[in-house]
Amino acid sequence: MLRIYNTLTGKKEPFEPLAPKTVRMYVCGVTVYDYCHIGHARSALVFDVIRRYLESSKYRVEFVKNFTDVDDKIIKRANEQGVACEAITTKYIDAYHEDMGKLGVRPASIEPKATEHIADIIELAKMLLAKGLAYQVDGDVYFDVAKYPEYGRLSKRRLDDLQAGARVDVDERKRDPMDFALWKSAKPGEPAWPSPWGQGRPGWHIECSAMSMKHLGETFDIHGGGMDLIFPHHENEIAQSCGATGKEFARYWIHNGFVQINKEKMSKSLGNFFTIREIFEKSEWPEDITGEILRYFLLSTHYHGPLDFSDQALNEAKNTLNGFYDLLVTRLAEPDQNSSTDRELGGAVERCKLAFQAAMDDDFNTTGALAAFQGLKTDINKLLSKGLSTEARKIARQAFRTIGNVLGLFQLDKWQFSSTSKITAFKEVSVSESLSAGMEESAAVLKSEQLPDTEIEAKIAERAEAKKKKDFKRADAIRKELNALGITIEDKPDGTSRWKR
RNA sequence: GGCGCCGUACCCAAGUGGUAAGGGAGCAGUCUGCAAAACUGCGAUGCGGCGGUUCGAACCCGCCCGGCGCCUCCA
Repeated sequence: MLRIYNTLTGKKEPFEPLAPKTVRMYVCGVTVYDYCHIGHARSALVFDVIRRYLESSKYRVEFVKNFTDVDDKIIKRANEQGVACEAITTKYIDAYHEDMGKLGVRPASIEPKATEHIADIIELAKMLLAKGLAYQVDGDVYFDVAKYPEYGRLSKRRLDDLQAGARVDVDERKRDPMDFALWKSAKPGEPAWPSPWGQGRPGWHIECSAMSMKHLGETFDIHGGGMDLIFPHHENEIAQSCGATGKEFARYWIHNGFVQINKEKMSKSLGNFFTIREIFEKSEWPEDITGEILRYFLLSTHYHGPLDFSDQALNEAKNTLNGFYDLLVTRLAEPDQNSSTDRELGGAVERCKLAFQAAMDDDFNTTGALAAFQGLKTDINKLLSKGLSTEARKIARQAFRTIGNVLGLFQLDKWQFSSTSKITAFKEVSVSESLSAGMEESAAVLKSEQLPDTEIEAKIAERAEAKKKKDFKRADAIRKELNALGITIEDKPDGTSRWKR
C-alpha cells in the first residue's frame, strides 16, 4: 500500500486515487526564460520517478506538466534581446526537453502552455468575479483573500501572521496586501490579450488552476512542485480553484526539497547555480554516463529533504555505479556452463523486488530502493563466484533492467570505469587550462577511446603468453602500459583476463 | 515578527516508539606470481545538547544550541 506525505495534512497518508487505477497528476513546470539548473532537474526527476512508479504499480497516469510562457522575466529577457517573447519561450522549451532528455526524464502526457489557455483563464476569472471572490481595479482583477476563509491551509499560515510588504511595497489599490492578481492590464510593449477588463495578461497563479482543471477535472489526485511553490503559488491556486468550484482541488500535495550548494539554496538570485548543460559540458564522461551519474546522485536522497550538490557527491555516485556496472556489463556478460546456483537466482530477485516495493511504497523512498539494488548486487556477485549459467546471467541482467527502469537506472549497455576522469562542475575551466592541465587529466580516457578493442585484445593475448612463460616482468609492463591508457586488467582464476576502460 | 525544514560514523544517507539499512572512503583477511575485482570481517553502546513521558525513544513532549528556507520571483 502506497503512502504519501501530503503537505496539506502534514502527514503520511495511504494513497487512494479518486478513480480506481487512474492517477491524475499535475506538476508545476518552469518559467521558460533561461536554461534549467540542477534544482529544476531534481524536481523534474522526482516527479518522473513518481510517475514511473505509479505506472509500474498498474495505474494509468494522466500527467500534466505546464510551461509558464507569459511572465515578467520573459518579457524582460525578450526586450533585452530585442526579440518576441515566443522566440525566448520556444528556445527554452526546446532546451528543457533536450536537457531533461539527457537525464532520462520523460515528457509528461500533456505539457500545456499558459498562452494557449487564455480563454480558460478568463473564464475562471469571470467566475470568481461573479461569485464575489474577486474584484476589479482599473484593468486589473484581484482575488480577494478575505473571502476565502481557509486561506493559508496549505502553508499553515494565518493571514494575520503574514508580514505584508516585508520585502516588497504594498499596492495601495488592493483591499488586502495578500490579494493577488488574476489578470493584469497591459502595459505598452507587453504581450496582451483582449478580455472583459481590457487588454491584458494573466497573473501567475491562475494559469495552473485553469490548466489543471481543464485537463484533469476540478478535483484530481496529485499536485506537485518544489518546496518554494507552497507559498504563495500553491496556496493561491487552492484559494482560487476551491473558491470557483466549491469543491476540493488537488487531494495530495507533494513538494520536493532544494538542491543546495554548501548548505545554501541554489537559486538564480544567489548566483550559486549550475545549469544542467554546464554540468554535461564539464563532465569528462560520455553523455549517457553523466546522465546516469546525475540521476543516481539526485535519487540517492529522499525527495523531501535538502540535497547538497558537490563534485565529491557526484564522484561518489560514479564510484557506486562502477560497482553496479562492473556486474552488469562485465561479469554478467561472461559466459559460463556452470549452473550450480541458477535456482537461487529467483529468490534473490524476489527479495530485491519486495525491498524495492516496500521502499517506494513508503513515500517514494528512493534511498531505500537503491539499497535494495545493492542487496541484489551482492547476492548475484556471490552466486557468480559459485557458478551461474549464461542463461541465468541474462535473467539477472534483465532483473536490474526491469526493476531499475522505475528509477530510470541500469539501462546502459556500456560503461567506463577509469578512475582518472571526473565531473568537476565547480572547476572554472579556461581555454588555456583545458589545453594544459585539464587535457592531461582526461588524456587517459581519450586515448583509451581511440584505442581499438582489437589492439587491446592483442596486448592481452601477448600478456597471456608472457604469463604462461612466467615472464611476469613483461606481463606487468603490458598491464602498466594499458593502465596508463585508462584500461584496467583483471586476471581470472582460469588464467584468462578481462579488461575494462 | 510568523510559519516551516534540517542536525545520524571520516563523508553521503535510510530509519518517526522495540533496541542503528545502504553506499563511498579506510583498515584487515580470503583469492592471486603480483595487481584488480569480488567476497568476508572491522567501524556510531549511540543518532546536536539538557530535561520529561514510557517497560522501552534517534523516533513522542518541553526548553536550548547550530544551519537553512519561506512570508517578492523561484523547482
